[in-house]
Amino acid sequence: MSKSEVVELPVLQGGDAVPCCPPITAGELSPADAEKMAGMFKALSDPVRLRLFSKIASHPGGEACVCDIADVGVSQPTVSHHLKKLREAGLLTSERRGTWVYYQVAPSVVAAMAALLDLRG
Amino acid sequence: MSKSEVVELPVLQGGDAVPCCPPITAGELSPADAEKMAGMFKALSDPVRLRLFSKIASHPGGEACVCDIADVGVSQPTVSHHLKKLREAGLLTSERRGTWVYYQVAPSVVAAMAALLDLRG
DNA sequence: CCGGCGTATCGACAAGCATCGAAGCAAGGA
DNA sequence: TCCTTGCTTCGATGCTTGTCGATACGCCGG
Repeated sequence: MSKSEVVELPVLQGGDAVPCCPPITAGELSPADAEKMAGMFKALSDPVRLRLFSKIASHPGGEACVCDIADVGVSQPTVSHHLKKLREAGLLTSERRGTWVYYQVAPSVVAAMAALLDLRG
Repeated sequence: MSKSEVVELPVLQGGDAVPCCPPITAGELSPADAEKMAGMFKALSDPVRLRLFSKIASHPGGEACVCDIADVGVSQPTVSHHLKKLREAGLLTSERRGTWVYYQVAPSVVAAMAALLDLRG
């Protein structure tokens, strides 16, 4: 939580931020790296979480209040549960501003996934 | 299962093969697209499956016999079970050649994920 | 044709997970 | 100070899934 001003989509910024693992095609994954990657993928392996993540990532400013994205067909506690999972997986960050809680896409995340997939251009 | 000749790493080939969904940042995911994407991620959300996938993707020729990758710390039926899951998710294809069964990375898969993550360069 | 080897399927079990309603906590307005 | 609104946590429940041993299937050599 070092930046609070998000000008554009935070996704794909960050450039060299690769906090995870070597490319998946570079050789056998170590059990430890496999565990970390699996955690990331598992967080995205639920349709509801994916829709929440997508809503936040595509929201103006790259952030959204819970009340803006809560309409995904499940109860509000369930939404909160999924957001917590995404936060614990390092995919989102959250910040309380007055009455509302805003969630942002963690900047380095998608870049890390890109590195995983060996997309060096 | 239409191709049997794999010359190089199938990963990242295919170019324009995008059989899945719009980029995750392009707007809200439809429930149907979210379901499809979640299926892909779910298949990669297990450490054992990730290691199997990595072993195949990094194997010379982009394919591997089950016997070459089966050493991931679980029993042989479990390996078979995971390979089936990856195949059902469309991430791998399999082919029997004599006694052995060879698994290959489905060419379009990683390109599709790249598109998802909006990595158009 | 038969025995051995490589894989796949089956059935069972334990652990994990998505979901809900109810209750709790935080912030702001009357 | 109370009440309302936004969000999180709690406890329970039913479904999914990772794992195994046992078994079945497919292919080849003798």
